[in-house]
Amino acid sequence: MNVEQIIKTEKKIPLRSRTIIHLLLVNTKITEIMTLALKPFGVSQQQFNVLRILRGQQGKPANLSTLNERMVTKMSNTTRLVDKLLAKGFVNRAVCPSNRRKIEILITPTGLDALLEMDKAISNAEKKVLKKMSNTELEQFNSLLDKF
Amino acid sequence: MNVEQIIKTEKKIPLRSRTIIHLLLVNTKITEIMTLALKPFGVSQQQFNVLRILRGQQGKPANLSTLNERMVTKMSNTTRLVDKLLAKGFVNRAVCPSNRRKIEILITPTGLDALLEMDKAISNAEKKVLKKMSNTELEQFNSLLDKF
DNA sequence: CATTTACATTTGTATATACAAATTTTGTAG
DNA sequence: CTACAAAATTTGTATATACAAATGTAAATG
Repeated sequence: MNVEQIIKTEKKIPLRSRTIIHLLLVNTKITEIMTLALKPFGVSQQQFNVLRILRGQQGKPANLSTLNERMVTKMSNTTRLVDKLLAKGFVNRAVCPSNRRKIEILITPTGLDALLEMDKAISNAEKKVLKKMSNTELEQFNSLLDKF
Repeated sequence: MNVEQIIKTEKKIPLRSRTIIHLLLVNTKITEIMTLALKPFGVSQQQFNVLRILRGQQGKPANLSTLNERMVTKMSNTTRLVDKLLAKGFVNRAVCPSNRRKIEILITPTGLDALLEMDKAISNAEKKVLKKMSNTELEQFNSLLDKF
């Protein structure tokens, strides 16, 4: 990926600005690829993320604030996001009996099955995106990301 | 930035997945900070980006497809984005006399003045975001980003 | 020169996201 | 027990983004 070529500039970009732009460009590319990988399943990245969190609960229901806490990209509207998953039959929703303010959300067997397929697609997409990077480089990259 | 802590998981995340998540988290953080920096000026990151492209034209007008080509994050609706800048008096818009399909967009003196202020705010935000990184690390980071 | 094809922009529509206000339920202080 | 504050979710609204179709203009073709 050549930054200057992509944004079609001949100017020398200051290192800090270039770094930020570079990162945004990479992020855009990754998002595009991931969105494409999930397209056959009709779910967004956020929805996929929520399904994974729910699976991680291992049978234990999660409420909306827990989901929101654990999401990679927080969005203000977990209610409507779960609506979508509910419509697809991937989750169940019920009022928590011990605290009726809370909503318990559980992944369904259908959701789990679909999620397994999505995992494969995402894993392939990840491999594709990171194909030029060695393990050492990945480690190095993660260390640098930690500095943000 | 500790990935596992932020998304509140105890599980070991595979290196590739972790890298992607890490990048998304950093991107979210940067976007938040940049959005905040631009808030006083009432422009979005995309609008700021367009203003910078227009300044780079040095008096030469740009048409919509040029803008779209050079934008860091392409969006399908440059028309409506320019509408916003027009409403703020930051740009002028006119039909190209030699080819009436094209629209010529120019940054106004008001736009240039405002842009100078935005530059300062963005530059500060960049410094803040990258404060833990040395020059060498920035170079190293850019090299790794090139592998995407 | 009429017709088709390509180009540049605009518009429509559906969905996504951000932010604030409203609703429902719970806990607590007097 | 009543009033009040806090918690958890929902709803409303404005704006952003993605994608497809429509519009207007120019160039190419026969």
